[in-house]
Amino acid sequence: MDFVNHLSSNNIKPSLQRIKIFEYLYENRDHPTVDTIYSDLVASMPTLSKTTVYNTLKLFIDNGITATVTIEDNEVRYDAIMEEHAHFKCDVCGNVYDVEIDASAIKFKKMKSFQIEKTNIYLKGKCNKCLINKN
Amino acid sequence: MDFVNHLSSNNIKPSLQRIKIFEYLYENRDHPTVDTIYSDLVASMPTLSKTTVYNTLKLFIDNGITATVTIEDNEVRYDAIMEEHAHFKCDVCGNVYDVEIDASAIKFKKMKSFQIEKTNIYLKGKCNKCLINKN
DNA sequence: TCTAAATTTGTAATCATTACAATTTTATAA
DNA sequence: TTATAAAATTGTAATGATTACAAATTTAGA
Repeated sequence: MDFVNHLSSNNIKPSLQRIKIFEYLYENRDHPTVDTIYSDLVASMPTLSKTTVYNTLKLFIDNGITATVTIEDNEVRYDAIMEEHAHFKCDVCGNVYDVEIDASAIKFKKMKSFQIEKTNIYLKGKCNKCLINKN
Repeated sequence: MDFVNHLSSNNIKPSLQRIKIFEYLYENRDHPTVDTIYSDLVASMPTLSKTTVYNTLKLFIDNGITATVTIEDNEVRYDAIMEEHAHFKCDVCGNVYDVEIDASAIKFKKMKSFQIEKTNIYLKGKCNKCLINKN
């Protein structure tokens, strides 16, 4: 993945901060929060500001290369994978997993006259690891 | 719908505030926010506190008679309809509609070992009215 | 190099939610 | 009925995430 080109081709000028933030999102696919992104990146970029993280993520979202994941009411997570997929959060370990899905197969009743532009599917339960480890 | 009995049978002592808040939720199926609930109810209950609305909704959720609808990152809405359904938000008029769905028909790949306990489906797009009214 | 525009940064403001203690109401027993 | 304890409600203050905004820095072009 050529991050510089990916940003440029989506009308985002590839500054160092933007490259690093996108790279982080793309490589850490655990749907991090703003705090996590900031905490992890500030180690290698001491002057980084949390405001920049907020600004940059908003820019990414407006330009369609990042999406929010709001599987819990009280935390917004971010995701650089734009291919259609659902999210599963384990209520034991708290991890958020990507789930492959064919959303076009979903049958919505009485919705013929509505124009669906975006579908978000959030699942909760227990993941494989936590089911095995339970006492 | 016998609200008093509904609360009682779910281990919630039916105080006036609780009855009124649940009644409001049940009859106003537009998935109101805390502010809307409070603003509308305080007219007929002048001593109502917003803290009570928060406390009561949390109590309802803990006892399984209310669910949150977080179709937008920045607003939590509430819903007293617990039967399985999806939510559709029109990005023109902002209304949130209930959508019938058979979630059991969704095929999740590579999820055999995960135990799904809850499914939330959020749709966005343009509703019938706004499609007709567009200039 | 100079200048303007864009980007980043830090601080202050905002707003939803929660914590908490005081007050009020309800339930129970004497 | 009255006294007492428990539960519920309330108002205020605290918290924490996000946004607004202006200053500082960096970048790009002449």
